[in-house]
Amino acid sequence: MPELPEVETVRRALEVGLDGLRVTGVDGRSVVMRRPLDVALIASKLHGASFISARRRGKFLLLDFDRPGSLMIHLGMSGRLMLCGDSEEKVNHTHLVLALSDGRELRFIDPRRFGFADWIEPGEESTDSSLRTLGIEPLAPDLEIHLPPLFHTRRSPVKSLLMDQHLVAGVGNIYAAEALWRAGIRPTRKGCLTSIPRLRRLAIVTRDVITEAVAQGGTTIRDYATPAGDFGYFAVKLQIYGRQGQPCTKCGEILKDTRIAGRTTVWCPHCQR
DNA sequence: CCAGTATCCTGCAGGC
DNA sequence: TGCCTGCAGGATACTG
Repeated sequence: MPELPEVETVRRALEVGLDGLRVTGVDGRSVVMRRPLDVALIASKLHGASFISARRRGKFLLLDFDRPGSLMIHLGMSGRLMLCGDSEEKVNHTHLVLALSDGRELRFIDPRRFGFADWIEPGEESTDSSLRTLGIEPLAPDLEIHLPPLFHTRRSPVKSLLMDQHLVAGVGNIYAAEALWRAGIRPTRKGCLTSIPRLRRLAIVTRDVITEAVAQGGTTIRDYATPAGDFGYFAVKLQIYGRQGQPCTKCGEILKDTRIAGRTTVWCPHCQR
């Protein structure tokens, strides 16, 4: 569920919430997730470690401590991080708990287990199969230089390309739909049949949408919340996602939906060509 | 290499 | 009320 703006909001919350804290204990049950969760390994690496910073690459979080290596976290579809008192009752599917020196806990919760928490050695950041192959950040100032040639040589629908983490790292189903609507491009249009100027336009509005969403703290549809429990307020600005059957806010035409690469895709038949 | 589909998993809404 | 189906902010293994 979380796309770049949600992950970035979580990252910022962790930078503040974990500032000056030390890990006093690690608890959880090793369970099969996207990657196997090895609680014992994480415990051996993090016990007594002081938090330094939180980084983000695409939808991946990297937490750094005062020792070599990083805790790498992906939230998948239903993953959440929660910063709360240690007496607060644990919700179902709490997989990993870091006890902190101020008496609070950082908890990793993920009912569907499409996410993961994994320990990355310093050298592995450039070799890890997920991190190594990530594409360009959508917030990059030169996105409109790199995206058009990348998309123009592919036969897939533009929406699939926009959501391909190996091309652009961080755009998911919500923001892909919003960006394509703003760019006036039909999501099913093949990359190779989209002109370079239109792809340049797509790059610019993609960065705009992501920037605005970050400023609003992301989008809460169902259960997304920051570690402190705050919601994202970009949902009120969504023009396309989840609005199939309702009128387009630009032209009044009824928005349609279809499936692209197994994902529900909403678009305006009049505005998007 | 490229493009498209199946699959992992739980929860919840809607239809009957 | 219960049972069934399909769908949900994602990534990747596999197929042709």
